[in-house]
Amino acid sequence: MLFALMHQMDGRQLEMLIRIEDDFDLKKIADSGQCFRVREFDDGTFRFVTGDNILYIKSQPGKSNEYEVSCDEETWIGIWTSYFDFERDYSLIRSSIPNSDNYMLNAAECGKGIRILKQDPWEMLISFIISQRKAIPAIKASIEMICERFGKEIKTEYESLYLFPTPEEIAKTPDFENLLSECKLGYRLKYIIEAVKNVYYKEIDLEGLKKNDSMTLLEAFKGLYGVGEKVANCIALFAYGRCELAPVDTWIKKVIEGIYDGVNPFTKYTDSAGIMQQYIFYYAQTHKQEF
DNA sequence: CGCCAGGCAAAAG
DNA sequence: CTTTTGCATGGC
Repeated sequence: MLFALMHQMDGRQLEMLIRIEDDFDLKKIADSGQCFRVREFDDGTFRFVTGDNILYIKSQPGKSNEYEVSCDEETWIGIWTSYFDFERDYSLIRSSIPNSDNYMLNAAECGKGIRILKQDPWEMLISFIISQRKAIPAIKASIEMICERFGKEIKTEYESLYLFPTPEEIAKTPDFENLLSECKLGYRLKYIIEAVKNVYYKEIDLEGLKKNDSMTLLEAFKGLYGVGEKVANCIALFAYGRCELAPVDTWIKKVIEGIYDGVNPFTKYTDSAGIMQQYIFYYAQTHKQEF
């Protein structure tokens, strides 16, 4: 067990205390480039959303592996354990990196605490179509504009926020193409409109694909307009938990060429290639001056 | 002004 | 089949 439930707290919105035994760093996860709607509050509380589930989570001062969370035990076990990938032992995975791969060892030490989030497939499809040739702050801005225009508004004790809209919520909005065109999507607008229709009219079954092998999964997404090799890999990794896949983007390309002499280092990390990829992506993001 | 950002489809070779 | 080109927008 990589986490332990502790006592219920009485009469507060953060109602449960938990201990997390494995690698877990909220700030690094939020900055890891896989999620675009995590919010950090001034007091160090982080907010995550998936579907219509909202979690507020805060590290306990002085006790680095204890966290206050806003959900009950059932929701933690049913939703967030899977979301944060707590069935996987990241500490063990890091220890599997051989001494011969010094760059990977450094990247993993730097990115220690990152986890591969199991996010909503529909949200990942739209988010990573938007991501192509866009800076991360601009990706976040576009996604937020979509949520504001089509998503359900939720008021919590902390804030008011919009959920990521379902395909139905977008497709059933009269003249939804025009509202989407306000979201700074640029040339990706036509890809997003097609993706809404593809999912709404069930030309692709995002739930059903969970039972398919990764190759079939990739091919299904690459068949969509605006989804190529890289975006398909991101969806498979960040929505379907396919950790054997390592998306190759411009940053990873630079590392493969500059550090690994053109040889992809991820393929030898059979079942954890995607985790290694995230360590290196995070390492590159936080050491931009070295490129 | 130029250059690039978690790439891709379409055109050209 | 492989390589090149155009693409919206914003930040630096």
